[in-house]
Amino acid sequence: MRLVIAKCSVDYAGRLSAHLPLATRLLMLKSDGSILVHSDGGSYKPLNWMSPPCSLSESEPDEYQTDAGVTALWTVTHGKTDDQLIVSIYEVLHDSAHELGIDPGLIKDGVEAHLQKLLAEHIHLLGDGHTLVRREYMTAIGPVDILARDAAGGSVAVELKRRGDIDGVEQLTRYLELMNRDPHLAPVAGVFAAQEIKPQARMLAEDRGIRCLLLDYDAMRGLDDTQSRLF
Amino acid sequence: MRLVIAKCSVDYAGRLSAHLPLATRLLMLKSDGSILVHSDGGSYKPLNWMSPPCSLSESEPDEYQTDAGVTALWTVTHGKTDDQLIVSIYEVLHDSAHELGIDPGLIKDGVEAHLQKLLAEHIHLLGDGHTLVRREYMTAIGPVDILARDAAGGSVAVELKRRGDIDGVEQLTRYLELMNRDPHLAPVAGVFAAQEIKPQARMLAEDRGIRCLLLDYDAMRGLDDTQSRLF
DNA sequence: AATTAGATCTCGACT
DNA sequence: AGTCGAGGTCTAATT
Repeated sequence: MRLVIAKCSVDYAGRLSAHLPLATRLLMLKSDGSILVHSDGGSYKPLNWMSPPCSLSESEPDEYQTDAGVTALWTVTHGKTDDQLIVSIYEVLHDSAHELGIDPGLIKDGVEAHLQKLLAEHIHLLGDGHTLVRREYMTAIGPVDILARDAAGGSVAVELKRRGDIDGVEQLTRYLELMNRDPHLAPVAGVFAAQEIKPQARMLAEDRGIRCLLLDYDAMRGLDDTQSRLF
Repeated sequence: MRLVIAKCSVDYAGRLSAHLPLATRLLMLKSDGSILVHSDGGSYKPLNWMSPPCSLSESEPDEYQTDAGVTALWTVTHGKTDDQLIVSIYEVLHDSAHELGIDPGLIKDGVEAHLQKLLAEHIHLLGDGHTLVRREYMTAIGPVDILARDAAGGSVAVELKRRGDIDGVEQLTRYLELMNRDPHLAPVAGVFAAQEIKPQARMLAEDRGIRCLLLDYDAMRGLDDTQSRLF
């Protein structure tokens, strides 16, 4: 990655035409040939950019441009579309190159896994008097997300989804059919819990006597201690 | 703006939890307190970031972190939400600060203006034998985008929009009513031209005898010479 | 100020 | 490979 701080103007011609007047900016040149033009503010979106695949070529300014103070021209052309980004360099204030290597990439904690952990820790969200039996309760056809007992001692099987869709209801239905054949567990009530439940899924669930539970992820995170999840 | 190349790991806790394993990355610290974490690839979106308003504070790593090789901790907290971004610095490979000043900002050429220019230059898109009378043809109630003549010599008034909506049709209707009272122009045919025409607008236009013309912006740009618009 | 719709969207998941 | 949906979206225009 090459970092250049320069007084420059930028012209882009692609799906739209855009122009950046002369100012001091950061030019970030990534090793795949792409370029980002950043100012010292705004959010993460650059003022202008060219996405890979693309290639950069440097050329001499013509006489008119030289007279205007341009010392170099960078032309970045996109590989597939014929989009062009032209950076007119007036003065380079900083120029450094760095070897970064490929990035291992972002690890997003699965929201479903997190929801399961939070709901298990705050099992009362299922209703007063509920107690946790265990997470990932194993059955012959796969693990049930959460198995609990209600105040009366009856079994409760919970299927957790970030977005509650038809197939989540079908999945829970299969578990319930199986578990209700087990005399140690039966009768087993079903709870379909999700951050968002599609109307069709809610219809199907309620038609089958499965309770729907909307989870407020933000509120549940609030129950948790923020710091504890950082390290 | 401060640019730091460092071996670091990053933890974010906000609407989601995310973690970046130890690697060498660019940390861009903007003067408004915001921070972007970039790798040497991908497109313009950073691996991780914190948007303004936010503030950065540096702290000492604890004993366990020191043993793991952490030399500094940067904690960036958002002003309104309680989102947190924690950068664990292991080794700083580059560190430089630069004064950029405020940016004059991007100038986007209006698409409608561009469409008007392109359609005027390629007036045959209205139909064979059409000739341009003029752009921004002035009437008592405002300028008509394009006035042309068809092969038979009849007047054609064109209303241009990026997205064709009901009110665009209403606008053109008012022009047509007025212009058709002018014996030098009448009869005046109407053309409603847009990149995208809403079904309701199309219905209304056709009901009033106004022809709808879908414009392919990309194709029209292709008719133009790309280079000519850059300088 | 709040809402809405578009984006040179980007990014991942699924078909 | 294309398509679809969501985003820590961001951004500008409109109500």
